[in-house]
Amino acid sequence: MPELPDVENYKQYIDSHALNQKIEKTKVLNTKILDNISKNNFSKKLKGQKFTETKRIGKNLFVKLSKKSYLLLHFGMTGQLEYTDIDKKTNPHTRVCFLFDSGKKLQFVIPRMLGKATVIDSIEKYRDENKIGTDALEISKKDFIGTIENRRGAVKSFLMNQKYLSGIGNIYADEILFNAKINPAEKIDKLNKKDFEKIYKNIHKVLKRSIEANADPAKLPGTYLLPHRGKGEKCPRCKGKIKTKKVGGRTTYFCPNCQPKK
DNA sequence: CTAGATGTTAAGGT
DNA sequence: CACCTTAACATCTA
Repeated sequence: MPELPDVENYKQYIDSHALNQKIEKTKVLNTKILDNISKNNFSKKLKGQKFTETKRIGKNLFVKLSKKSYLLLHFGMTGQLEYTDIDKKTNPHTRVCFLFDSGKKLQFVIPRMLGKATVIDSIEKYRDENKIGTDALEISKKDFIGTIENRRGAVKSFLMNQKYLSGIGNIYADEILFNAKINPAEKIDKLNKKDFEKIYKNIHKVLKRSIEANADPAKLPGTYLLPHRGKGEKCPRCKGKIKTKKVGGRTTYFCPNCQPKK
């Protein structure tokens, strides 16, 4: 479930397991997820290197290699990492596998293939080319408001647009707007400064709390929407019915009573 | 069997 | 011309 909290979780996973081990071999089991790089070139750039540190921007994870380059991982909708013994049977959906000299391996598993891996020289250049906006936890209140007040369309669509603010996807956009008591389909031009401030505050509250919960909705407080994200569930606040609706092409869960339209 | 699923993006519209 | 919306992508599961 890779939105910002999930990717942060994978960052910590690499930090605590996969750093500073020499990569003996990189297996590319499916080239479709390689972005702008050939299988051979990808493997060659990783051979003999170590992961030295990690940096996350939005849903993108940059893993620094011992030389001046980075491995970029994007998890798409279904990506995961699995760090295991080298002998352990490879997951059928593993697309790339890094074999370490420590006897361990790191598998990049993506069942639905929407995700990518590549090696890049500059994070700044990659950000520029791929239009990755400021991380949702890094943006200042001033910049957030300065950006949102000039946008149009549904407020949820804005939150999910990685160009302006990166890291928020379908699920957490719903959670943030539920906490802010704002209707996901509300047009931005109907909102005022107070609303923007409320959204900003709840972006931080929800994302930080979700990182603490290891991006596991079941570990979130019962007052959150995520544990009740299902058909016919009750709103934890007013006990009314949670409704669904398409906003920006994605299924949206919200409480019409707590999040009324203006 | 069909519909929908956490993300991104090309293509078309405003 | 920059922004906004929608459909399509590959595969699995309810």
